Amino acid sequence: MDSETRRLYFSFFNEIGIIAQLSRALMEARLPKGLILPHFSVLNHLVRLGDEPTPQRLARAFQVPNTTMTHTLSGLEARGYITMRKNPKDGRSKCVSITEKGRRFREKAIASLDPDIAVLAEQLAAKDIAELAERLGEIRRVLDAYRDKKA
Amino acid sequence: MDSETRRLYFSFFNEIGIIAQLSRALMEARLPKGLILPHFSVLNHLVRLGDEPTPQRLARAFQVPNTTMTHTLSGLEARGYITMRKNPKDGRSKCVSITEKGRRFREKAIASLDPDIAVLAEQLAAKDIAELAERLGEIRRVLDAYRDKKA
DNA sequence: TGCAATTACTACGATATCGTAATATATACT
DNA sequence: AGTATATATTACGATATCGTAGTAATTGCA
Repeated sequence: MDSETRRLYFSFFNEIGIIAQLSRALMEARLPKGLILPHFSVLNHLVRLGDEPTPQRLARAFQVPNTTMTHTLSGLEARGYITMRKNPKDGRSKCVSITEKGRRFREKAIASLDPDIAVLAEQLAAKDIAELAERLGEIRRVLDAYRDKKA
Repeated sequence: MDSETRRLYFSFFNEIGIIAQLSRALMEARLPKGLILPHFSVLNHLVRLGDEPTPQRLARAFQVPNTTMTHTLSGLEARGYITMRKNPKDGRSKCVSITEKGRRFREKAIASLDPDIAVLAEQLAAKDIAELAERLGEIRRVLDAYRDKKA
């Protein structure tokens, strides 16, 4: 492996990491105290999914250990944004569902980001972002497949 | 703000976040127990910088609170990968420098990633990665400027 | 059916991350 | 010089993340 190749892939993932951190900070600055990105992300996932996944499925979707997801869910449940019931199909697991309160919270959180998006949209053309999102999606799928292969 | 615009920027940052998480996991799987990505990142930064920055400068470079950087540096110092001395120019601060042991560790860590990079390189053309890294760099700079403006 | 292996969840302990505040030094202004 | 303000670091406490292991239920197979 030549050092130029290393440098190239390194710098790519480095940029990814920095952008992830900056955008996360932007998001969390808009969330109420005590709630962080994973809380919001789970609510967002539940709405887009329109289903009642198990904690396990959520943990896999977000690439975090089960214990981390348990912790995140307990925070959401304590605030009344989700409810959990026993899985009628499998006594070992649970079903997670978003509440009305949770939906309202998500709507508000998304709307609160509008000022940030508006400013960024002035400098980052929607067309470019769309194309990048598409290409990043392909890379994400390659990484996902690679992870599964190793698991 | 129309919902399509929201959805677009959301999905972009979502892809970024997922890739960051997957690539971080790949990296940490190669690091020895007790060391995580921030440890490596600081060493890498020190080598590329070729300088002796203060903890403060490092915290800013990585977008983490000073307290987090203090903690990370203490881990690196305990392992003998960095040393810290009083800043001769400013009695309030310190100078962080990488040790020979730290350099060797970084070299080894980078080399240990070669198998992963090799596999990914088969599916992610270097040319595409280079172009994406370039465009992500521009976006990172926009986000950076936006953060500074708000601070 | 009975038992071994697997799977889902979570309690627990260790480390990471972060906010608040204390301490020490530096800078600015009079 | 003297004082107020600002900055750099870090101790401390709270929450997040993660690995290990325990418990309960399911699955697979004899």
